[in-house]
Amino acid sequence: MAMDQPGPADAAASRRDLAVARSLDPARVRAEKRVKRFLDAGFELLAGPSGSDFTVQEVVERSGQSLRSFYQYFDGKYELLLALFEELVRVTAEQLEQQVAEEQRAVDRLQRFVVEYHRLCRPGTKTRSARRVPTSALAQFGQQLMTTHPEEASRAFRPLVSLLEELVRQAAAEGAVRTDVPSIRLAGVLLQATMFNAFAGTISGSPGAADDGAEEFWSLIFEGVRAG
Amino acid sequence: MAMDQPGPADAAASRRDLAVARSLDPARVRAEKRVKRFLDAGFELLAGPSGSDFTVQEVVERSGQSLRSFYQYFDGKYELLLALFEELVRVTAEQLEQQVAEEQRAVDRLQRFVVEYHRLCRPGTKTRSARRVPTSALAQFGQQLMTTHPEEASRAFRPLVSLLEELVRQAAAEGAVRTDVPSIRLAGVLLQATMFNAFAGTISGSPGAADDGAEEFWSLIFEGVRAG
DNA sequence: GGAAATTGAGAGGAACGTTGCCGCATCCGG
DNA sequence: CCGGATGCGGCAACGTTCCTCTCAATTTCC
Repeated sequence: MAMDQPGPADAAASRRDLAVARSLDPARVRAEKRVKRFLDAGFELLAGPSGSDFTVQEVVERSGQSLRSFYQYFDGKYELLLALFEELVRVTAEQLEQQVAEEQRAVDRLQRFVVEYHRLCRPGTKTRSARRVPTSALAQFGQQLMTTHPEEASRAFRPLVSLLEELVRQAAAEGAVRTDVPSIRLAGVLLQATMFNAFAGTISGSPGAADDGAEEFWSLIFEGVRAG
Repeated sequence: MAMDQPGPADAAASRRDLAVARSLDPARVRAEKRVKRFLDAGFELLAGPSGSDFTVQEVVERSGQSLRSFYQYFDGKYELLLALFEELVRVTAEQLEQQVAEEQRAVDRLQRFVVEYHRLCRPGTKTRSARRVPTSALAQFGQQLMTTHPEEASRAFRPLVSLLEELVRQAAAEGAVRTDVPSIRLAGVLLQATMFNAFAGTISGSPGAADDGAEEFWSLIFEGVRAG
């Protein structure tokens, strides 16, 4: 499950790899297996009603392992949440990269990214692997992460940011996107606005459960608020 | 503690609506004073490095009162945070309403709202009353609130939403803002995007501490991402 | 087969939110 | 002026949660 990509600039050692790397080669398989069981249990609990407020005891019980093992592989609950966050960002970026590749024009790829990621960030969506994605629960942890440890947050978001920035760059080269703002800034604003847009309905108090409003959101982002 | 509002529209019964009960019981004055001391202590602690992770003990000590009194006026730490959140939204809405009134055209009022609220939501800003506003700390609680208690969150945000929705309506009547999206939805998206835009820099990993990027953000929101 | 590492089970400590108890002060009707 | 009621500070205690530690059993490796 943990695959290393020997890509050029992406040599960021993820938390999961670090946890696994605590054991050496022969025992590495067992260690990976145990770490995976903790991560799976964490994802299941994140999908629950309590969000990220689960107990380490729950993780331990659900993983069928012991507290002793947990603290051997993770420095604490924070490290587990960080590993879950990185893992989720990583698989989300992979999924989006595949979906985006279906589009021909750069603008369409950009729109596809925003729409699909918007849907992922709405609570109650499932991935293609039928595993429920607790994006909204992890968004809360992500926000906490951004305020308390900005550098780690930036590092965790890198896969998504890199992908989106490349899409923005291509769309700009196609002449479809404004170029008076650096593409990295554009990517940051887009990602943030998309990720937290699920809260817009809650803020305004309107349910709007009929459609998810992904296309409407894209229209607002792409064409702006100004009257046509 | 919970009073119903017989008023027409603006009578949102806030958690701290003990105010203006001036000529009533003298005991009420004392109670108000004590509540205010707890709230002030809470605001000071929110401005600290720990954010909303402060201890009720700290609140009690800083307010110079007792634990016994705290639990007489608040059902728990959650209720205190909720009261702080509502209070902050209330005074922010009042402040923005005054600033917005300085502009003549409806579009300028809308821009002024977005730019000023954007600045408020950046960490490290101060209000005109020289009291530090822990908006970023409370944004985290606000997000948690939106996921766990959407109705209470919606109610707490009402002052800001009502003001912004009115500004959008006026700008739409002026023909400056698109009308194919209900103004309440537009207000929700605008408020959310503005409030969390401070995280865009953290996500993209770019410091960007030179300017706060409020005008750039407004440009992106107003004119969109599409190439001119 | 035996040494060494790893794991499971549980005890327990520290921090925090919350409640209960006691004693004192202040208020209030008679 | 007074006696109960309420408010309030100080303090200890309880439950929960995160985390550390010990000890024995098991597995792995040579």
